This record gives sequence, C-alpha cells and structure tokens, in this order.
Amino acid sequence: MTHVLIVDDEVAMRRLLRATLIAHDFTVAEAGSLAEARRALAEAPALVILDLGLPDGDGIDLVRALRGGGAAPVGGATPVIIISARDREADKIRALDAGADDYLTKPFGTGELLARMRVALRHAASASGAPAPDAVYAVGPIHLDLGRHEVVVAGKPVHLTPIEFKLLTQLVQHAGKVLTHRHLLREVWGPGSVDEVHYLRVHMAALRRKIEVEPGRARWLLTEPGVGYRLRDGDDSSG
Amino acid sequence: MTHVLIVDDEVAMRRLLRATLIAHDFTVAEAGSLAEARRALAEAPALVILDLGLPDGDGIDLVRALRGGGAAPVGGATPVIIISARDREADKIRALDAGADDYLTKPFGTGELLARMRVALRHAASASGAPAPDAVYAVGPIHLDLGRHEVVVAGKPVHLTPIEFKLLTQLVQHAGKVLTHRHLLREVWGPGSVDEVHYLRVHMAALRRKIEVEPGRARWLLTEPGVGYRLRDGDDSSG
DNA sequence: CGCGCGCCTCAAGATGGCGTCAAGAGCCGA
DNA sequence: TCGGCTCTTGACGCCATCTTGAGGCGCGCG
Repeated sequence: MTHVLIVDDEVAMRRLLRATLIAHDFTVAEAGSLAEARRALAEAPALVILDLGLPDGDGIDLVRALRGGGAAPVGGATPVIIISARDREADKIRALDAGADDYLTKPFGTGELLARMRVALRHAASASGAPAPDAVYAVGPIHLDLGRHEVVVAGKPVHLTPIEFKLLTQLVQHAGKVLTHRHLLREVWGPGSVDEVHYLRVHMAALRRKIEVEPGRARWLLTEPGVGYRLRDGDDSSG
Repeated sequence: MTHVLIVDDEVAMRRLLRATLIAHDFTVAEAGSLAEARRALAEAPALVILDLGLPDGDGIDLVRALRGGGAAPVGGATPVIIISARDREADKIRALDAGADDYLTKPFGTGELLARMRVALRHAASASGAPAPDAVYAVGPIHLDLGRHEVVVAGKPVHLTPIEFKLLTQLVQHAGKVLTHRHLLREVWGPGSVDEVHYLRVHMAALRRKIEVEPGRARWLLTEPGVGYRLRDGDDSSG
C-alpha cells in the first residue's frame, strides 16, 4: 500500500488527484498549506506531489527542508514531483536544483503523472536498497524471515497470527523509528481502519506476550504515548 | 569528467547538444542510429540522451536493452533521458514505463535539459551510495529526530510528553523566529484553544526544565513578552 | 507608593490514553 | 456439522499527563 502526500491549495485539484490515485491503489494524505504538509510528513509518505504556489510560502521551501540543507525533517529520500502552473524555464530549474525529482506544468494528463510517479518510486526503491521479499531481519533477539514466514525469538520458534506477523514486519522494517497509529493501521488493516486504535492495543499486547523475553516488562516493543509504537533497535541496554 | 552519450539522427540537434554539454564540462559521444548507440555503450557513459525516432528502430528498444530484460549489457543503472518530437501522452508513458528516467518534448530549453540531467545523475549517484541517514534537527545542544520521535540534549536522551514534543517541534522548525502565542496554541492544541495562553506558560516551563542546560536561566527557550516564544538560533552567545 | 499587568511556579483534581481480560462472531479445516 | 483459531468489541482500572486555580515576583505607570 503506497502512501502519497498531495500538497496543493486548490481543493478541486486535490479532489481530482485523490480520485485518480485512489483508483490506482494508492493511499492519500492531503495538505493545503506548507504547515499542513510539514505535519503530514510525519506519516512517512512514499512520494510527495507538490504545488509551488501555497498560501503560506513557496513549495520549494518544503523541498529544501526535505533534502536537508541544514535543519531537515524526516524522509531525506522521499521523491517529490512538482506540479505547477508556472511554466517558465527558470522556475523548473530552480525547483529541480532544489531537490525536486520531476516537474510537470499544469494542465497535465493523469496518465503522464502516474507514469512519472512510477519512475520516481522506482528510483526511491533502488536508492534505499529494495527490501528483498525473502530478507531475514534481526533486531535484538528477534529474527524474522519474510520468505519463510517464520519468527524466532531468542532461539525459540514463535507462532504468530497473520495480523501479528504483519505488525512485527512493519516494526522490524522500520526498527528504531516510531510508527504512528495511523501508519500501522493503514499498513496492516487497510486505509478504512486508520482510526481503530483499539485494534492496535489488543494486538500489540498479544505480540508482546510472544516476543518479549521478560514478561510484564516491555524491553523491545515500546509505546510512544499519543503517537504510536516503536521497536528498539541496537542492543539491549535497558536496566 | 562526466561522459554523456547523445543518440539522435538529426545532425543539427547533435551539434547543438554537443556544444551545450561541452560548454558545461561534460565529455560527449554521439550516435545516429541504434547500431551506433549499442557500440557507444561500451564507453560506459554516465548518462544517455536518447531520441526516439531512429532510422534503424525505436529508441525504446535501447532502453529495454539497458534495463536488462534478460541478458543486460553494461550499465544496468545508466540513466536515460528521452528527447522526442512526439508529444502524445501515450508515447511518454510507454517510454517511462520501459525504463526511461525522464522525457522532454522538442523543442526544449537547454537549461531545463541540464537541470534534468543533474537530477538523473543525482539519482544514479545516490542509488549506489549509502542509505540516507535519518534527518535530524539540531539547534544548539538540542537534537530532535522527528522520525524516531527522540530528543537528545547535550548528549543525554530526554523524555518529552506529547505536548512538549509538539511544542519543541514547532520551535525547532522555526528556530530563531518568534512564534506568537496564537500560532503555538493553534499548532499544538488546535484552533479551538488559541486564547488559552496559560497552557503555554505551564508547558513551556516544563519544557524549560527538560531542555535548559543551566536550570533557572533560560538560554535557549526565550520569552518575547507580550508576543510569544522563540528558540535561540545558532551557537550560544549569552554571557 | 500602590496598582495592574504579564509572567513563572506549584500543586491538586480531572482527563484520557493505555493495557488487560473476556465474551461473542466469523472463518476454516477436519 | 463441529471444534479450534483468530479477530472484533466492550468493560474496567491504572497511571502519566493535562488542566485549572491560587499565589508570588518584577516592572511600568499613575
């Protein structure tokens, strides 16, 4: 499930894009301003579609922030596709050199946009070292074999239900990072259940019973109150 | 010295491109047909500029060959930029999905071409490079990692409550600027609480206890009386 | 000198997020 | 059809956190 952030102040354009993307199996977040966009980046979108003319600033500032010219937020490698009514060459050059990955001038065909999105995602996948489907992850005492669909904790094989397996896969693939409630719910249960936080509580508890070496004390599967969950990476260093 | 292969059957276009590229410190090889292009690939160019209409076949075949649908020749990751007079959307989609990295329709500005070449080369460089580290905001002794939802002050990890974390995020993202009471309240508590200035006092005090290195004396989290708060930017210079 | 204003501190009560337990529904294989 | 596994859903108690109120300090002004 690929998550895309749309940043545009025109509601009509956002609606069009959202409909198109959802029809092609993406999940979508929307922002109408720079401030909203910064907030939405916390959901770690796989791609950003960005309009340049925003009410509270220039979209290029967001690109610069993403690319980390100094103080930089999450997602240094998130691809950005600019969509803009400005068709002057200087604008394109400025945006591309600021770190954008592509530049389409409005109006554009949705087919072309989708093709260019595929290119951008292809690049991102190869840049971050595509997670092979048969990869074996190891975090602390937890070993997860995606290909064999097997989990071993401290040398002992552990049986996980399908949902627990998906949860652990997400956590392990992003070990160390906080995964928001919405992110986990979207990836495991689908976009229709992003508000069912209670699912997480119940299934995280079940997962803890199975993967925590010391029962009653969470050493690896950590709660970030109000935000989400996180799997500790690196070696154990908790008293 | 970056080596670029130009594939186009029009001599005039080749001359123009060659002149432009050489002026920008590239070295250039030229091909006027698919057969010549295949031979020129032996020189392992860092980038290919490819016209679609060639006398002995479609340029897309060259892209497919490069992307290795089977036995792949040199340079499976060599970026390819298409330049073509065909401006139909279907042509663009076909080329991009075949593995091309960008598509410009003739006529185009050389400035834009150069910018898109820089993008393509950037991608190629990062594809083989190290995985991007987590971007981190750093202001003075305060380090804020949005992805990991972690805060470190002077080397020590610090636990922040959700509200404290949101406050610090705002301050750090706009380090040096004054954030008004209303702005902070709107971003952290929502538009319904823009007048609850007392919330700010209490939580700013808590934040100070956690991030100020020297207790009792605010060096970083500064009060702007009657206006709002500000995080000092740059190095410490307060006596 | 006294007052009002804006700010900081402290602390107690209210809130809400979280983990837990358990009952019921759905699903699948035997 | 039956039994077992899994997921959903609800109820409940705990506890960190937030809210709210009271008081104190410094400062400018009448």
